[in-house]
Amino acid sequence: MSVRHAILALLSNRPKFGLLLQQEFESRTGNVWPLNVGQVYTTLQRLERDGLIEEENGKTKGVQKDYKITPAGHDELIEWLQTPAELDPPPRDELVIKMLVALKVPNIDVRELLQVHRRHLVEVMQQYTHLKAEGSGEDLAFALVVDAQLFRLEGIVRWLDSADFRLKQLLANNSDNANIREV
Amino acid sequence: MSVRHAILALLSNRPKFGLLLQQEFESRTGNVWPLNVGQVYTTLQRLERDGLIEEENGKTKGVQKDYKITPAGHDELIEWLQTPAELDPPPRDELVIKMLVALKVPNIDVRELLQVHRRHLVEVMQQYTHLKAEGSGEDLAFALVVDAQLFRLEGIVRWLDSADFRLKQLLANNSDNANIREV
DNA sequence: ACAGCCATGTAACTTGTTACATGATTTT
DNA sequence: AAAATCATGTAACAAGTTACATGGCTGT
Repeated sequence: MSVRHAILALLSNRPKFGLLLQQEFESRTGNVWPLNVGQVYTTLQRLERDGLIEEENGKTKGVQKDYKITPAGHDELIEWLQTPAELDPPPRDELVIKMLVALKVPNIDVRELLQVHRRHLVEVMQQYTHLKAEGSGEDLAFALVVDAQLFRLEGIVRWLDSADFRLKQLLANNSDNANIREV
Repeated sequence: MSVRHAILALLSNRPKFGLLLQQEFESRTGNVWPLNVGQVYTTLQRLERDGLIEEENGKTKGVQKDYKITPAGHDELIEWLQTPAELDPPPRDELVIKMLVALKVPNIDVRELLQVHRRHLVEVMQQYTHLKAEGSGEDLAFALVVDAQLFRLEGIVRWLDSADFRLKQLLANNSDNANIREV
């Protein structure tokens, strides 16, 4: 629910209209995550339906339709800001699932698959590192987003390495009795 | 699209029915990510609609309804396995968005907010570390999932630290002219 | 007047998700 | 036969997403 709450946050300042919210969302997040304008409008409708925002019938310029946050919306926002996302069942990790189920897929060399993903991740990390070095040192948002990507990707690469190690050991043990294949 | 493709992967082996797929999904992923049975059935319907699986009218026991993967489904599966998720717009990072928009929310101390999340993350990491130490050393899936969580959480903590550093510097500079508040 | 942007809106769709209903089989 | 469990199915919704339609405003 990132978009929904992000819009709420952008409205907490002062009333705003749809197109402006889209532009602010994108610039606020370093222009890394595009946001379709249509989604802004659907989200605004849903937020209004839920009583978290409401139209402001003030002196709106032209056809712009300003929305302002309600007290309920503010409560919701504060709670979202402080609530960690790592709750009871942790978020599903697609790559982990991919590797775990791949162990059941016939004719798949999971260790090779691991390396395919590792190579790609390292490549993407290099691109981000270049971006970071190139400058844009002014843009705090961009710097923070790139940092987050790099830390995240680094963690994934480390996991792939440790998973590869675990698989290597496991397959070494199982090679004794060659008929054991499924892990 | 983890669930959808995971089910495809579990079917690549041999035909299976819904309830079994649910159990296999959960055990395959170390019993960390629960999967509602209902979702299995809806997903099976959608997969069949898309021609990726089909019913097998074989000797099914009782009311069980086996599905088998089609050639198209197999192609789709192989592509999913090899396609990295870090594509063009990278996946939105909710925590990053949270922090970036929080900078615009009135009366929010973002550095304190950072610490709130950091404390929680460290706590969760300790729980996982305990789980890891306690045993379950037999269960490869569980070990891999816990590893992934730990690497991921560690990356987030590092990011929070670097973000805190960046904010500290920024606020120190801005404190010279005290009227600049919005970042 | 017309081209082009500003701005809103909406229909249609996907995946994920849950709660609930229903029937079949097995166990006691 | 009643209770428990196995197994399927479905209605309803959330959030995200896109492509497209529409109308207002601005500059030439």
